[in-house]
Amino acid sequence: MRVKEGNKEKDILEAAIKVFAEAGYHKAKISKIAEIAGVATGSVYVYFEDKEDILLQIFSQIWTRLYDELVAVKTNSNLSPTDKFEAMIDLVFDVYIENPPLAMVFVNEQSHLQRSAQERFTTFYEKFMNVGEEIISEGIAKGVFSDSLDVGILRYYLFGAIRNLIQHWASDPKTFPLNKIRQTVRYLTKNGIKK
Amino acid sequence: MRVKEGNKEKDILEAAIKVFAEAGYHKAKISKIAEIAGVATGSVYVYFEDKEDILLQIFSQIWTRLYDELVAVKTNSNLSPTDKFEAMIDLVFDVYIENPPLAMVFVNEQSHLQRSAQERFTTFYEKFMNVGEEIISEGIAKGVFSDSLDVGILRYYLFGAIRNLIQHWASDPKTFPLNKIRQTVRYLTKNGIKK
Amino acid sequence: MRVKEGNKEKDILEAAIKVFAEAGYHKAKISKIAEIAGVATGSVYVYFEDKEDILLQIFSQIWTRLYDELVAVKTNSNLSPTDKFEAMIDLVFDVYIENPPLAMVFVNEQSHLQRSAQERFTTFYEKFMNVGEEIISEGIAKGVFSDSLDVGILRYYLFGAIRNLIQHWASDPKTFPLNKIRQTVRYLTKNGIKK
Amino acid sequence: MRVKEGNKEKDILEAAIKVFAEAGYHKAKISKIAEIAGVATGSVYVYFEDKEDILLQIFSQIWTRLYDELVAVKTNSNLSPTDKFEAMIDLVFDVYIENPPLAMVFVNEQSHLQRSAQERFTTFYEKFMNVGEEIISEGIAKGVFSDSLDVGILRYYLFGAIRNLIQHWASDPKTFPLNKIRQTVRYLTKNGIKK
DNA sequence: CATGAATGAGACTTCATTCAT
DNA sequence: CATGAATGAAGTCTCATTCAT
Repeated sequence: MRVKEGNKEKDILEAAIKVFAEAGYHKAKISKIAEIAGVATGSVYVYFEDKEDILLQIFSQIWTRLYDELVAVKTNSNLSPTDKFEAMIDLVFDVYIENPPLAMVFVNEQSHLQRSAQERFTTFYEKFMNVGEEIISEGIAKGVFSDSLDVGILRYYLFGAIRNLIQHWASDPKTFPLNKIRQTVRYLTKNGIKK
Repeated sequence: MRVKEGNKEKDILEAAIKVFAEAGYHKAKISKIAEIAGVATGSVYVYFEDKEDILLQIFSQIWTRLYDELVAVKTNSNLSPTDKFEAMIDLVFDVYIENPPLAMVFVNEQSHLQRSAQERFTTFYEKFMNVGEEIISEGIAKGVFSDSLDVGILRYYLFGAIRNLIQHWASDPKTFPLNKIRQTVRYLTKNGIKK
Repeated sequence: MRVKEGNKEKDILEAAIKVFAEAGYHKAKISKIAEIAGVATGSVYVYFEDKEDILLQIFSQIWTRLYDELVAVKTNSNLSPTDKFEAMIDLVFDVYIENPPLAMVFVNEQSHLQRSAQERFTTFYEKFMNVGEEIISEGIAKGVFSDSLDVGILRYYLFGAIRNLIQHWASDPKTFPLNKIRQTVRYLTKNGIKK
Repeated sequence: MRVKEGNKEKDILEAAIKVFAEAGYHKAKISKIAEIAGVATGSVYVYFEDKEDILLQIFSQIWTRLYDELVAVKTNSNLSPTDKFEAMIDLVFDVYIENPPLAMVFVNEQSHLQRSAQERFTTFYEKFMNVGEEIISEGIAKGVFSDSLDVGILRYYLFGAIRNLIQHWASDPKTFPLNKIRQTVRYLTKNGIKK
């Protein structure tokens, strides 16, 4: 049997995701996070600098994973630019299918971090975005994607669209199944709305 | 009796937009809003229920304007579905070109309202969205837009994309000029990324 | 037709009795009193010094009436000491039968005035009490009432008993009819509990 | 961990009695209570829900003590109905002889609690009163007390009389010594005013 | 490392009172 | 006299953070 030693940090992080998702960052109480994590309030400060640091770690975790997987996609020589593009979209969706509360935190609290921890936040955010840009640029270079669009803009366009859809899905999962959303995103992104 | 001089309600609303944009809703202080508006702290409560009510009025104002203008677009029989669609996108951009801090508040604090004042918020949000959906549906019916996409999903897709772009533009207006963003959004939405 | 001129002071006083009775002095709002009185908030300050002054006027009014009537009783040579004593008790009850909300204010807010406006309050309170004491002393002198009791204490005893009963009656008039209460007070005061 | 030193809860309660007695419930400041108790303002909220809860605990404490002692009196088979009745009166006086500020709070702030925390308040108030009623009923059954009086009314009569006397004594202890008051109450209650 | 009692700064909100009209 | 918009002082309560054990 695995002893629960050394997992407190993870426990707190998971509890925080739950509490942030339900209450929002500002209304979330450290004491509630500690309670759910099964530790004392003070213990939270053994593992994290302060409340914001918890949020930062959550985002760091997500982005690191997204980044690693996106790099794997990008460097996979078996995939066409279109395949890579689709894999990129899938990546983002997959993270949230596994953990809907995480999706809530991700989409809702981003702006807080951008304001308060801009530098630390931007670092991993940009790293992911840059790889995405490279994938798209590669497609343009190979003549698969239109060269009349600005990749810098495209990345925010795409990410915002997905973020908003995930937010709606996370708050009301029944109206649109995630697979339907994913298909529509693929279609729209590739073809636009024109017949 | 002491008669309203000027328009204190409007002054407070404008001050609030400024303060919310700079500090974010939660860190914004009522006393600061009052100071900028040039009124006493207590006067804020003559015109607004509480802090949240101020935010709600800001959103209500934006959405009401967007809704009214979108209805005008929709009922304008001189416009083709594509024209209407483009006009809809322009509409959203125009609001923020006029008032960048308003853009910040609009994109950053939406999730707060959705959580705390869901019902009141959803009302005007949905009204706008429904008209947008009708414009798109009209285009599909006329065979201009693809019938293989879900309009319900499309609206969140499109709105999320625009929202995210505006957020980036508002926080860093120099990297991408708003007109370039607008053109890219039009292009992507209509044609997707494929060559 | 009588014009409503010159009655604003009375209107405010009556409204105040209603509001003080329902909400208690501290939670009563001047604006609410003004609203019920049918005047503007500011007009309250035309007729009264401040909030406390309103309460003081209410008490002053009650005590003045009680005092005048008690003096009439005392100086009525047709009445025996026992008659006078009973008339005194009836006096107090009669005020509240006519106006239950007044009873609530009278019994609940007395301690506030004693603390804040001791001097002004004590004046009319003592005036009434002194006449009461004289009636009792007269009964003692005539050998009708026991001479082994302290009249100074008796008056607080009696007044407290009545006050508490009226308070219960005012907050829940159905359990004990006021006449039953009055009879019991007469019986107890005269005979005590012994068989 | 930081362990409770001394008894902060008790310190706060005692400080509150002092402050409530001097300033009255509504003008009492939490910060003042904390200062006197020697704790930080926020610590008050570690031990009590809110300001009203402090008052409620004070009353709860008094009533619980009174109730327990009254039950002991009632079940003491060595005492006659008259003894029990006198012991009941003594009980109430004894509480206040020990702690005059407590008397002030008890008599002055009762009506506030009855309005705001009616249910919780009524519970322990009624418990005491019911035992008192039983003692009196026992005396009636044994033919010692008059059967022509309503015990329900008697209890409010008696309690009101004592309350008012204690209030006067607490605010001005020199005019009537408490023992003199107590004797008069006994006399009046048993014999009434008749010679 | 772990604890959780204790802290105290901070901000929203209330509302009696004022005063320009 | 009458008004009611405007004021601003004041105080409750919250909760992230600390630290003695």
